[in-house]
Amino acid sequence: MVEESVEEEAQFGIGQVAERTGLSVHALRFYEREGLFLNPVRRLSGGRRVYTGHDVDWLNVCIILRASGMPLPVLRRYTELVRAGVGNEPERLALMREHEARVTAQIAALTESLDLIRFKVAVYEDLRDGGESAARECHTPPTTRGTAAP
Amino acid sequence: MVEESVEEEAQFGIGQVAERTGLSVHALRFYEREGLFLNPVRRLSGGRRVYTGHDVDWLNVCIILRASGMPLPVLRRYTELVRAGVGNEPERLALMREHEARVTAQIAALTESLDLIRFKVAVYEDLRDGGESAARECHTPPTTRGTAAP
DNA sequence: GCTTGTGCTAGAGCCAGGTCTAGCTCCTAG
DNA sequence: CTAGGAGCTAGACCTGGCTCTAGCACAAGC
Repeated sequence: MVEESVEEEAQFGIGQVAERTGLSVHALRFYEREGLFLNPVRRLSGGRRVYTGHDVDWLNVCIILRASGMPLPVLRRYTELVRAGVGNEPERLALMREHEARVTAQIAALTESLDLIRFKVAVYEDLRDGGESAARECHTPPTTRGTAAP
Repeated sequence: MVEESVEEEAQFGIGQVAERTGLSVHALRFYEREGLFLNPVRRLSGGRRVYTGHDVDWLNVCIILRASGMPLPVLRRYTELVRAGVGNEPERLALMREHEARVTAQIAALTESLDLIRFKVAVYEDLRDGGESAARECHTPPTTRGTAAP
C-alpha cells in the first residue's frame, strides 16, 4: 500500500481512488478521457495511473457537481477554466451562478411535486384508517390551481 | 375544434393533448405503449386516438411523478394499481411513501450540493470585488467535515 | 516458472427515456 | 380531383453517462 510518504503528496492507484471516491475504475478512466482532471494524470513506468490527493479532492468536487445535475460538458468547461488558472474567475462565477439557478429551480420543482406525492400519501393513509376521504375518482389535490373545470 | 360538447366528457385529439400537457405526440404514443394510461385510449374509426379529460388529468399526475424522478416502471406499476381499482390502496401507499422518501432524499442531496455551489459563487464574487479570499488552491469549503489533511 | 492481482487500451454494449422516419390513411377545403 | 394537414404503425435512432469485454502487460509471491 502506498500511503503518505514524507509530507510531499499522497499517491494512489486507480483502485484506491475508486475506493475512496465511490467511482468505478471504469468511470475514473472515462472521466480522464473526458478531460475532467485538472492535471494530466501521471503514469508509472508500465503505464499505470498515479493519482494525487489533489486529484481526489477535485474528484470529490466533481462528484458533488455531477450529483447536483451538472452535465459533463459543463463540468468539463469548468475544469478547463480552473485549469487555465487566474484571470477567468468572472466566467467561472457566471457558470456557477447558472448552475446554482438550475439547482434551486430543481429543488423548487421537486418540492412542488412533493405536494402531490404527500397529498396522495395522505389520501391512502386516511382511506386505510377510517376512510372518509372524498378522493375516489380524483387524482389531483384541490390546492392545484388552474385547469379548473367549469 | 372539439370542446366540451354537452357536459358528457371533453374529448381531445393527440395534438390537442400534446399542446395542453407539453408532452410530444411521440411521447404520448410512447406512454400508451408503456401502459401509462388508466383506460385503453379510445379510437375513432380510422384508428385515431381520442383522449378524455380524465386522461389529461392523469397525464398531469404522470408528468409530476416523472418530474420528481419516478422511473417509468414504477409509474407503470402505480398505474396498474390504480387501474385495478379499490382494494390495493396499501400497496399504493407503500409505493408513494417510497417515492416520497426518494424525493426528500434527492432534495436533501441537492440542498447539500448547493452548499458547495454557493461557496464557490461566494469565493468568485469576493475575488472579483476586493479579493481577500484565501481560497486560491482550495476547492472545498472549510465546512466540509472529514477527509481532513494532517 | 507460474499464478494472482492489478492495471492498461480500444472499442463495444447498455439503459432510460424518448425522438424521428418512412410509408400509409383519413378528412376537409378549394 | 387534388392538396394539405393530422394521424397511424413499426421500428430505427439518439443522448447521456457510464459499464463491460477482450486481449495484453507487469510485479510479487509460492
